[in-house]
Amino acid sequence: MTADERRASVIRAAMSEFARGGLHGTSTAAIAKRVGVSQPYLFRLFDDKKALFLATVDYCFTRLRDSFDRAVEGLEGAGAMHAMAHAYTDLLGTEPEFLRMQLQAYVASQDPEYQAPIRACWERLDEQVRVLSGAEGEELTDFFARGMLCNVIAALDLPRERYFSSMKAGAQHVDCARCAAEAAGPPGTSAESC
Amino acid sequence: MTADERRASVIRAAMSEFARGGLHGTSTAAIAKRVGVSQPYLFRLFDDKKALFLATVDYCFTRLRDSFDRAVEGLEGAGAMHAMAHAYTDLLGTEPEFLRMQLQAYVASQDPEYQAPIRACWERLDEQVRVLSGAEGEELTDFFARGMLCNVIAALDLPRERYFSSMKAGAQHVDCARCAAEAAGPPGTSAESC
DNA sequence: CAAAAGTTAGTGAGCAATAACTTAATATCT
DNA sequence: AGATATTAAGTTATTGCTCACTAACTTTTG
Repeated sequence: MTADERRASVIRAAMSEFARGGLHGTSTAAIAKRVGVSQPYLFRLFDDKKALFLATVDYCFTRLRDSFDRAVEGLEGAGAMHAMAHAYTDLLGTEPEFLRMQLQAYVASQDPEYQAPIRACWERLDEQVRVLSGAEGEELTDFFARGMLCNVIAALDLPRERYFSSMKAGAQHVDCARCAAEAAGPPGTSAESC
Repeated sequence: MTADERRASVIRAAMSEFARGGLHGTSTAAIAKRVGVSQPYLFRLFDDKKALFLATVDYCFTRLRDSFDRAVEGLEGAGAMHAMAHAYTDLLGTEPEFLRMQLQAYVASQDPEYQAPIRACWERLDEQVRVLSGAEGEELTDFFARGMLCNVIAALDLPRERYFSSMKAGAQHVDCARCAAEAAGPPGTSAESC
């Protein structure tokens, strides 16, 4: 396995661990064990723990932007915003690690040494959402706000229905077959309809 | 100083430290130093670090609920919701520690040993907001969602104006002198008008 | 004088990071 | 082609440090 391939697999393992324990609550030994490699070897692949953590944060946000890209293919304006919102809430069920990792990034950014690169990740995400959706002002605020609530729901393991499944049909997403189906039929049956 | 008074002052100091470094990124020595007491004495006042952290989380959420109580005095319904929203965003400027500490609580709750008590704090907050405002459904979701966005803004040190100051007058808070003044006059001049 | 408040000194465990060594693959030179 | 030099991938052993927590002792206060 080449060093680059190893680095990639280490980052994936690191996200699972960091998403749970955060920067200071995760040992490099735990990451090494998960990826099946000796602990000191991590320091051949990354300068130090900080570099590994930041690479993991970058990966997390990059994957997130990719998922937005895929979600809006062929859409624009309100439809695009809407598709991204669904893409994000879907992560709650499929890959909550991405949401938990984000929270870990935000708290780590309170250390001055981590702030700049992590803020840069946020700025890129913000910029991409603005470009893909064309939204601004309150609409954008609500998009990010709801996203952050998703993150907290994932961290606290709260029942998502309490804040998200109780959407009234048509109230938020007009002309959306999926929203309508979710409001009408039993929940879960139409998860892939959008 | 009595043990109870010490405990209270330790919790305040602990919040400053935990809000920055989180559960695992904060040493008991740092807390002891801030409060001006020897480090081992903390373990006479609290069983262990876990107990101290959870007491701090509890204090944080209790203070938050108190601030909601004060904000809604004499109000009800939409007016109460509105007042609580202002109370919360105001914390961004005055006491961001409370917002940062919350995020630290959420990430700590991913440890099974911490989840139950921290979730209980969230449930109490949720319940109180429902009772004080009478809101439900999307309105409640948006309230909490925007609150969580505030937390992230505090953690990342983002400019709050990007997501909150650009409220169009009357768009969100109808019949609010403060909202109108903020939209019309220079920002900051009307911060205490509500 | 007795109980409560508080201290100093110490312990064992866990951690990030270094150094030195080993194995496997790849290119180089007769 | 086959022996040899070279680079890349990976390991074991170790170190110095930080940290939560304990035990035993001292000081203050009613």
